[in-house]
Amino acid sequence: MAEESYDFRTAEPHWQAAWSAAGCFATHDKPAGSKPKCYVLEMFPYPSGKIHMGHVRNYAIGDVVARARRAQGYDVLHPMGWDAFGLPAENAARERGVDPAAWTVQNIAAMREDLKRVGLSLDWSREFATCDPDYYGQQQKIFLDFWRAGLAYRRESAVNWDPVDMTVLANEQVIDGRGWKSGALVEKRKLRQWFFKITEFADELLAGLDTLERWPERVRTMQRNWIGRSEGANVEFSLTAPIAGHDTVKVYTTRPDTLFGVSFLAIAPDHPLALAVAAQNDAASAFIAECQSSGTSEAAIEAAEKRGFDTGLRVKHPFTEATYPVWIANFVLMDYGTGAIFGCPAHDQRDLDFARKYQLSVTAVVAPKGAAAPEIGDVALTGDGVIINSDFLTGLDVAAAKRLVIAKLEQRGIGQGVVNWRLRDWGVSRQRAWGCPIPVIHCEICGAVPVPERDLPVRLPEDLPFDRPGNALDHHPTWKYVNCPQCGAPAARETDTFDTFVDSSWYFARFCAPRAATPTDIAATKHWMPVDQYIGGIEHAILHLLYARFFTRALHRLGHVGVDEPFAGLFTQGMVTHESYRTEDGRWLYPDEVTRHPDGSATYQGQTVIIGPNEKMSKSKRNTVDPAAVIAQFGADAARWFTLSDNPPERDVEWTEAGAQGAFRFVQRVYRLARMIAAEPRDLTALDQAVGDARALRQATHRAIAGVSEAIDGFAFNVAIARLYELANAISDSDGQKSTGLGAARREAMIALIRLAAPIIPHVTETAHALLEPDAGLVANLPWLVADPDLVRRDRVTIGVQIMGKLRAAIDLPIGADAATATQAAMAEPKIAQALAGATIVKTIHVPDRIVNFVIRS
RNA sequence: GCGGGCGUGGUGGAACUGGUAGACGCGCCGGACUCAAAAUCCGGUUCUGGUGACAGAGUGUCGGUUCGAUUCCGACCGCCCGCACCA
Repeated sequence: MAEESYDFRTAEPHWQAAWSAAGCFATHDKPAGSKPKCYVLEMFPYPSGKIHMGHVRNYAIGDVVARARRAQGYDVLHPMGWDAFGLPAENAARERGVDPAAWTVQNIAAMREDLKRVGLSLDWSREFATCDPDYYGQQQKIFLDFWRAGLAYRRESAVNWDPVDMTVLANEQVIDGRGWKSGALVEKRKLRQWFFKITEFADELLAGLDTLERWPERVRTMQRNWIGRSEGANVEFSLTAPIAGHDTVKVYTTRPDTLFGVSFLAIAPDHPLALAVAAQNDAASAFIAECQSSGTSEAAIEAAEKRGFDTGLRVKHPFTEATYPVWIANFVLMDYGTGAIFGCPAHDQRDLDFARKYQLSVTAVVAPKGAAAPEIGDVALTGDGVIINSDFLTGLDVAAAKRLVIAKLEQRGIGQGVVNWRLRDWGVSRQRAWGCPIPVIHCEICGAVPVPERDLPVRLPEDLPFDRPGNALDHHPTWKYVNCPQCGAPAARETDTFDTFVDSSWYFARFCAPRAATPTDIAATKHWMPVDQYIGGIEHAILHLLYARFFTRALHRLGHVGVDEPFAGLFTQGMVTHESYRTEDGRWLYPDEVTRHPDGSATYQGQTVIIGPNEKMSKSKRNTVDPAAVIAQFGADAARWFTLSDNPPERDVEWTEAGAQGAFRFVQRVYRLARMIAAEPRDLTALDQAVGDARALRQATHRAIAGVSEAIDGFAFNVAIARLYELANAISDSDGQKSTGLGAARREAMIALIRLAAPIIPHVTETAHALLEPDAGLVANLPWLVADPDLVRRDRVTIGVQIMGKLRAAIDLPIGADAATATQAAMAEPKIAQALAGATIVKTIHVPDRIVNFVIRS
């Protein structure tokens, strides 16, 4: 009957309007009242134009946390905004001639509508986009502060250059070393670019990880490895014959103890010495040019075949008379250490591979403890051991040898112990038009001059010319031509814009006071920061999170915020995946174009469809499911319920139609149960008078309260949902039971189900609650339920009985039964008694409330 | 290549700090209601053998520690994420 079913199509907009009218989720910049604060933030989205299932999942997770914290008595800040600069808008402008600003604004409007239909507990009054001049103008102020403080500087750095399109490519636009559009081999080209001095904070960023107790351990490990603190030594090798003013080569090594195992030196292709060699050697020059064509990404360089070029130069060993060749190698990076290494093939796998390839000598200088000098085959010996064949180091262990060799090098003035970092300064210049302009004016007389604050923001022009490749901002006919603010001479604006990671490195601080006339309102950030719970994809484990941590420390130093760490708690969720489908001729198909058959096969208009594996939803493979369509069909509650119910949120989830239907059925069931109970005559029995089945139901209710609360606190939403199903099943099972107080217990259980489920399915629970408690107001404003420990506690437990670790029986015991009681009960079991007869009990293991195990000998 | 993670029934997954593996959902099978279907409700569902209240096997593979391992250790296989220009 239609009147009995829950109509989400009218209920969802109704409750969304009711929350908005009641101002449930609005917050203040400053402390209001005595509630503790809680800042819940999900990574803000790029406005692609449509929300996808990953967004629904991300924001559903955050919304459960935000709603639960609100109910638990916190003043919750839960804002939303847009990471609105970036390449897609520029690509759209080039491909379709649209204005990137208009395109972005349109996308934001569409996504905002989609998001609002999800029913999130957001404070929309704080919304902003990073492409708002108000926001990026404040960002320009921050940059000028950084510059003044010595945290921003300019130097040369390589970019991927597409020689056909005459444009700089992002790493993702380089495919197998070629430009994605032109197909031309990509070159490395040096440009003068802006950098942020993140390395100045390297030790702080490393040490700070230890304080982030509510971060996943794996993210902290990844950041630790990324920062990559290493202790080693710089060692100077003198050239046997100077070249172009160079008479030494300085190498960095983490294994100075293996100095006597050296077999060659290797330098980066862009090392000054390599360039000096190339100037007089065409073959060297050609080799370097080849190395330049690999693209700048580390993955590309590392995956490439290790290759080298013998320069013919030789260096002398610092402690012996021996000399060694100097090679140029494509795997040595100029930016790490000194851009030069010494190769010790016996104890470094990459050096060994290189030595075998080019038939270089291999000398073992470390022997495993208690073993003779090792034979080196194709596997390097990288473990600890005792130094051999190494003059004054012979006989020492690795650590002692490191200390001694460093001391000797320092004594002779040809080396020193150094701490080195893998972390490099952050290059923030991008040759893109759709980004935040870097507020600098280049004057021939004064050099790089900051744009005066009164002239901020430096706005993007509204008529960017995308009719040719390259940086549209640079091509604009008038924008860059200005006079120098210092001397008044004709000058030109910087036409590079900021990396979009800059935009997302401080937006969380801006949310605390989004309309402030300064980048942040220090009082507001002191109140709200740090973010108590940050939620986003694991793909941001390193870069975004590290940049944001750096920014926060820098902003703290400059007085813009009051904390060092931006995110006290971090949760990283998995992706939403779906099967992909393609026709036999290789065309990708959308899921709703495909007809699935009971035997598992699929067809499209009668043709056979090839079913691909579960993969991250992506437009190119068309394996996307449009949340707007799902919400239209099943409602926002069902969509939220399903994305959280199926598996742990940190893992990938596969979207299935069946799962969505299951979620829809549960939403309907909550409503049906509420109607049923609302229709029952009111049972006025006091709850503590409930006995028998009624008391059992009350126990189920309070165990659900405890279980759901614990699961939500631990981000185990799938477990919370399993507990809610159990409670719903308990309510159904109590139908027709008769004990005293049952009616009251059923009502209590139903209200608990509603209020515990409310953070996940906020709309239907409002409707259901209004049926039962019409005068109680919005569930969104009610406090969280607290379990009665007397009802949660169990008084009996069933434990296993094992013989030799194999389960043979189960016994029922009072909670906390002692060893004697448990053992006696176990031995009374016929099967156990039988097994023990004629055997000697060697040992009895009793773990209270868990297990009894007999170790026997027969 | 380097760094990080994941792997449990037909399926998504649960299992407290090493203690009865498979909670809960989906699917499937059977039943009730219905003229019928949908919806809903009830029961069953790890595998193998057996009529059975029984026996054996079982958490990617191989091995180890332990009275006892999904959980801890080692090697391997497969999949996923990241790589700002790794010593």
